[in-house]
Amino acid sequence: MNFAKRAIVALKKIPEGRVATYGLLAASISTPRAARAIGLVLSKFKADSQIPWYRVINSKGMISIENLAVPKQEQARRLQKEGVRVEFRNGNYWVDLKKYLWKFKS
DNA sequence: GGTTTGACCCTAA
DNA sequence: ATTAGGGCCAAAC
Repeated sequence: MNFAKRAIVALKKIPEGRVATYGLLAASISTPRAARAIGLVLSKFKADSQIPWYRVINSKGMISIENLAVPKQEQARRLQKEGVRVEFRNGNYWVDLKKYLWKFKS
């Protein structure tokens, strides 16, 4: 299975109402330093995909999206819809990792 | 098959 | 506490 497919399998393991970071998701598929490559995979999804692409944020708890096809506002909305509290601050959306971060099984 | 490009992340100052 | 700089990896050219 190639990298992108493994990433998608891991993505589906993030439960509703929780988030993961790019780095931890990469680590969970045995490539701990491939955080940027995860972003590359996610960039291919459309907003209405079945895969929960929106449950991934950066290590600081910020929604990290510049893509024009899917505005960050849309990601914030999707998260809020399933119970994640999202705060708007300094032009960006923030999530409290202490509360919502999902830790993958070792 | 070398080079460039990011929805990243850690370190040092 | 904040931030610039550099390293990393997989895809797309």
